[in-house]
Amino acid sequence: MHSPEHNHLLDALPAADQERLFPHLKLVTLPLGSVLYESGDTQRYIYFPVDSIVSLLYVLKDGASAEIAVVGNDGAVGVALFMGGMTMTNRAIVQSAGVAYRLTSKRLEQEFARHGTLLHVLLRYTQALITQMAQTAVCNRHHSVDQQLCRWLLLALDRLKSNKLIMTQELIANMLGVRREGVTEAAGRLQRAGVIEYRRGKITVVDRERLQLMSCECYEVVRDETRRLLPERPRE
Amino acid sequence: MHSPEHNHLLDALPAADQERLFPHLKLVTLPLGSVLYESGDTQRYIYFPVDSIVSLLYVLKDGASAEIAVVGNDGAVGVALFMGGMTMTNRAIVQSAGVAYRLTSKRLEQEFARHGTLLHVLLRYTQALITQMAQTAVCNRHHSVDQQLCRWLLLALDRLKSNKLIMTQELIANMLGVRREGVTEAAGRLQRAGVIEYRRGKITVVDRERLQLMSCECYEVVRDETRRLLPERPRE
DNA sequence: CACGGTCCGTACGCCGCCGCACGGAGTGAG
DNA sequence: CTCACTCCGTGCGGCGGCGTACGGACCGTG
Repeated sequence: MHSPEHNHLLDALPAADQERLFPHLKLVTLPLGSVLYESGDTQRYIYFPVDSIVSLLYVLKDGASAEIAVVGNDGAVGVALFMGGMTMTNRAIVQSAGVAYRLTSKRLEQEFARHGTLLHVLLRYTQALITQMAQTAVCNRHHSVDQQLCRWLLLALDRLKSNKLIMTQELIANMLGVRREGVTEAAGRLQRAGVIEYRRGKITVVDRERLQLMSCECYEVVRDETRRLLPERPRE
Repeated sequence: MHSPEHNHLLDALPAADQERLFPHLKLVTLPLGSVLYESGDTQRYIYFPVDSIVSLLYVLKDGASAEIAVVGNDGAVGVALFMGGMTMTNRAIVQSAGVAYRLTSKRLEQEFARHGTLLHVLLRYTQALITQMAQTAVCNRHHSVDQQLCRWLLLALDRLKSNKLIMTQELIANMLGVRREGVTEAAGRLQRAGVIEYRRGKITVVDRERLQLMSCECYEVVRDETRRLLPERPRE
């Protein structure tokens, strides 16, 4: 059914590392909306999503929020564990339900101390994460809600098997850090343009190519840089 | 005159590491506006600023830009070298002239392979950098130009000895990713409020406390998190 | 001292997004 | 089937920041 190799980072490890590490991975289900860690929490696990998607969400004191990165089977949640900080100033919340493999911080530490491939893979992934955050920052500054909605849909789509996602406009608004009505209008335009269809929390992308054309450059930059840093192993 | 220990990261190393490393550091002067690396460039050095300040600037295809992080004697420029990516998607530009110590990528690699304190210090600093980028992203989304100008001035001030900075409103606008006129108006308000004084590219902060009050929470969050991750060694 | 260039002040129209409010449509539970 | 609730559509006033334009003030240089 599920296998650790469905996560790209775990898949990138040499066989010897996999044999040593995989027995310690625990498969957990991540229900929609569950919080993997809160700002300032000491994190206990690192998560390697398989078919789930996790948002790194920053919540301001007044309750306003903005997504700073999104993690799927291309990455891992909990980089603070090996960076040395143990906590982060953001929240990790499940955006799309699914499963993930998790590793205890202790076991991760041991594996890290070996200075093997896992370290290098995780560091490269962290750089990809940095790229995504930087791009989010500049995108928040310069691009319209319409463009950002396209970008966001593409990011989600790449991390799912299907072209359907379960997500209300209200939640998307929280992620993008804009009003719900703004998302309604942007999504309405996309629907009228025949790019997506949606209905009460279910969005279907029907014309991915045009979605990409209507998006800002930010999506492609992040995607290309992630591929550069972590090329997918060709599946035999 | 200058010493590597004026950079907090280098200062945090144990004596043995310093003795091994410091002979390989080269003191270089960084003139205002010089570019340490460009987006996509293979970086040759890692820089440890002493009294200079370097901006990590993202430049969009259409020329619009936004600062994603600022580095002074609290950090290092060129984290991609040890993250494994070798290049980044942004530009590193000198925002305040001064000097820095630099290390060749090769020497850094050798030092990194020892898995000593430098590795841990740089990883912790990278996490602080991530925090700063995340905060920048959410700040770009939710806070006014006035607040962001305050935050930006405080970030610069913390990395300088004096309360004066050489910086035109035009350049600040590039950093914040807003119009020059927007900065003019925000700075005018600050001047009328008696918080700063400025005149043709020279800004003097006269009431730092009030500047902090008028800033958004983003400044303090980043400052506190950086202190948590990299506490300054008490100078004997 | 005059001149050219940089830097800053101000003004105007415009647009995108915000905040608020309300209503309708779809959905699930009883 | 009905009711309560969630989710989405729409409208309106307001504002903050954008683009543009112009002019004045302050230098540094010759």
